[in-house]
Amino acid sequence: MYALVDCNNFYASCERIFNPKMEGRPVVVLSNNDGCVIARSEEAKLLGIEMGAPAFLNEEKFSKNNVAIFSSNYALYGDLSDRVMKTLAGFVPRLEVYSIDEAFLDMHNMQHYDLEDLGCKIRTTVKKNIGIPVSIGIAPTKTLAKMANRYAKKNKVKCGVHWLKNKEAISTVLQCTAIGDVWGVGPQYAKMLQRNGFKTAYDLSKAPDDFVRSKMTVVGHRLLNELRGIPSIDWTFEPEDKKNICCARGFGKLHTTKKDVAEALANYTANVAEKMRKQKSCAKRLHVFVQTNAHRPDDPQYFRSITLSLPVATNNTGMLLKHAMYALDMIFRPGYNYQKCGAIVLDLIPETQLQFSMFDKAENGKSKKAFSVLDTINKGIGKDIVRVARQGFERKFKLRQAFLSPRYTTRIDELLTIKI
DNA sequence: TCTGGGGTCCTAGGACCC
DNA sequence: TCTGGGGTCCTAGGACCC
Repeated sequence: MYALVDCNNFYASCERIFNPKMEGRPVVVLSNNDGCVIARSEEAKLLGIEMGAPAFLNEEKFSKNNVAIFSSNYALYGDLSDRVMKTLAGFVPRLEVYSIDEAFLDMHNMQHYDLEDLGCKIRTTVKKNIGIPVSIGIAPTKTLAKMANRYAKKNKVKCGVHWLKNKEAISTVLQCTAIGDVWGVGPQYAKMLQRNGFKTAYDLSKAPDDFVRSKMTVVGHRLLNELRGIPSIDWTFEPEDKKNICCARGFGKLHTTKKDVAEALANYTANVAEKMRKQKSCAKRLHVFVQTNAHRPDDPQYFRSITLSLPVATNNTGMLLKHAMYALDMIFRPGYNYQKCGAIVLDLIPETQLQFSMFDKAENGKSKKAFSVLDTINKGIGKDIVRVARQGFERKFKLRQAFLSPRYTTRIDELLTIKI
């Protein structure tokens, strides 16, 4: 048995913990640059505020309904997520942290428990210890656990826990899950399946194997087995090293000059370099892109990207900056309003597997040490005070974050103060 | 008219997830 | 004025090799 524990409206719930006045009030959390709605409390959902809705198109709805608005505060959400995961880990021998707000719990060999009771206990403990409400789905496969979880949320079942205990329970949930709401069925597959007469997860579970295999590849076939109760998706108990690392962001305002785009790109590149050093990897390739704002139809549009193969796999900021700037030289064209750029490092390999060609100097030990010191300092201060020159100091590309809450749990100077 | 048969590696693109 | 960011996996097709 697998249990999927999922935090309800996670980012909105995080903001609410430190603002008890928000209880009962609609809460939304916005994406970077305060662009889109990426989390909504139940009250906000009832107002018809859609996931991904542009904030500026909803201003009236926000003000009319006294909606509490927050910029995303990942330092806060990350820390609260860790606390939730630690609490969950106390209940089961093993768990897989699937995303910032979800974990699969290994419920095999737990026959001596009534799993529904156990679920309720988990839920109350997380609520009491951290203040985050969770829903729990329990089933013989990960996909069915996801589905049970969704069912628990949608139908507000007792204690937010739903256990697919037997064939009948599985069949019921399969029948009332629309095809597009199945984990692993996205918009494209949903359309294709509907065209072929499949309406519910139940229909899909009865589909011929070769049909699914040919239309949805081996991934779809795994899904089919999962729906039939045969576990086909492996556990990933230890988070694996990333194979790619990306840093790409829209600018707070449009840029026209290469200098401004270069400054942003330099910072994003430094960011991926630091993340690579953290997992002790080096990149074999670097991908850089620039683009204009596709939502401005009157602006001339431009998108271009380039992938460079690095002469030696590296995680050295200076080396990567050199190549990133070269890449920008190749793809930048003047005369456009640039809205976004990004740096992605690809084909990451462990530092220990570095291969040097006959003519390369080994990665200079001094520079390696310097960057490790830089990483430590920046981590301690909490922002990248120490930079290499190319990153600039103007930071014209910085994000808009008009509604940012304090980092209550990770910064001593942003602790909650209580007046008594 | 007929134009080998395997294999590997790489890349781009498409699907999905949160 | 303002429309997120960060990932994974799979497949088809081309280049290349023997």
